[in-house]
Amino acid sequence: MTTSRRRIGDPASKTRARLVEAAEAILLDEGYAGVTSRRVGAKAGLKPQLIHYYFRSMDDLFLEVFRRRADENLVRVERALAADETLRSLWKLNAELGGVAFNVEFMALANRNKAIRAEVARYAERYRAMQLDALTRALDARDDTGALPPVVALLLMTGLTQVLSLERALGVTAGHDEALAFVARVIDRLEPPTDRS
Amino acid sequence: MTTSRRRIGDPASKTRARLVEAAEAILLDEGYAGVTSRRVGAKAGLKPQLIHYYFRSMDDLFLEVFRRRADENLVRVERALAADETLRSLWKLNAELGGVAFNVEFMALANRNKAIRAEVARYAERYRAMQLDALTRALDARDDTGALPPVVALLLMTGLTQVLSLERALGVTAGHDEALAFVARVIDRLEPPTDRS
DNA sequence: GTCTATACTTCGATAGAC
DNA sequence: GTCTATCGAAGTATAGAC
Repeated sequence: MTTSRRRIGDPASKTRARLVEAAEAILLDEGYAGVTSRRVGAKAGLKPQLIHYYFRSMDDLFLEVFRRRADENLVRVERALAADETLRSLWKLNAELGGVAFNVEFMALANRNKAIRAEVARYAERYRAMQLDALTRALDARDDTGALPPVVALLLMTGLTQVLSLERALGVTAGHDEALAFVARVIDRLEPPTDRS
Repeated sequence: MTTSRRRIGDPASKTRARLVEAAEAILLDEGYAGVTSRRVGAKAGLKPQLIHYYFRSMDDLFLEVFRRRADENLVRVERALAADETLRSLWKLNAELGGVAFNVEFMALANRNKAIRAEVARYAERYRAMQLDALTRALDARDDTGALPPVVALLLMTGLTQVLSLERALGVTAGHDEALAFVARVIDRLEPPTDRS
């Protein structure tokens, strides 16, 4: 039961990183089904066999693609929140967070791969916790949490930004402007704008 | 340029319906990449070649799978709303609407196939319009639309149910109970419960 | 309408030389 | 660490008999 005695390359390898990048690029504009060893190899300008040298399987490669982006994201958000922990920047952070295609592909992958599902869940929890922390502080400062608990506000916000991005990707934008205006209104009420032109 | 002179089978065929059902089943528990002519054939207990007799391509089959379910859904919702057009039933309808896997798979497919994207968008618009109609009436009756326009309420509701289902599929449920309680509270305020135990 | 037969492509993965 | 060579499985699609 030595579950494969194949040699596996150095995780810090530069070649490996190129493969992961190529895989992400293909994932984004062709979907996960387009991510094959041969195409990733071609995109990276490397032999497809190298993928099997650096990764035990294609699912392993997917896992790495996800981790890479997830880690970047967490760092980015953490930094942004450390610098400016307001409702306004919190919203902006979420609204900007494009990558709809990325999320959709990995939700699809999560539906059929245990390891990927676990990784996505772990990321979702960490991301959620970070945001909840910031949102709670931002709301506490306003003392306005009576009817709407921070967790619920966060879920509403997350849901809204997700629906807006998904629909935008489809070309459906009915009500989007109203929704954005509504959010701006709510934020302005809780955090009166100073003097931004 | 006679774009293929292949014979194509009767759209009303029972065999064809079986293929579509089999394809949906596979899509749901293995993802779209698992839907291949051979596997669909096997699942339906038919020869894989029949797929190419009834469908011009695999994408055509996907389109049919989507249409089938979308139509069923629209009819179901229309019926439910005709019978009971209240906030409470509107919410219940959305919260129940499982099929996360289905939606995710087709969003992924939409990202790389124009015909499917158009079909998904068309469905999203029709579904949205139906709900907006019902929600507007339900809210108008309460005269409580001051700060929150119906479209925005609908986007918030849609987003919330989507996030809740996606997270539940991942096993992440932090804040879900609070969110459900919040919604119940809002609805109870707008539509005081009569005497349901 | 369904079958057999088959052409052709692409896939993941491995072995072993260099 | 990267290469060549290759296996075997699986994919879409078509032609033509029945």
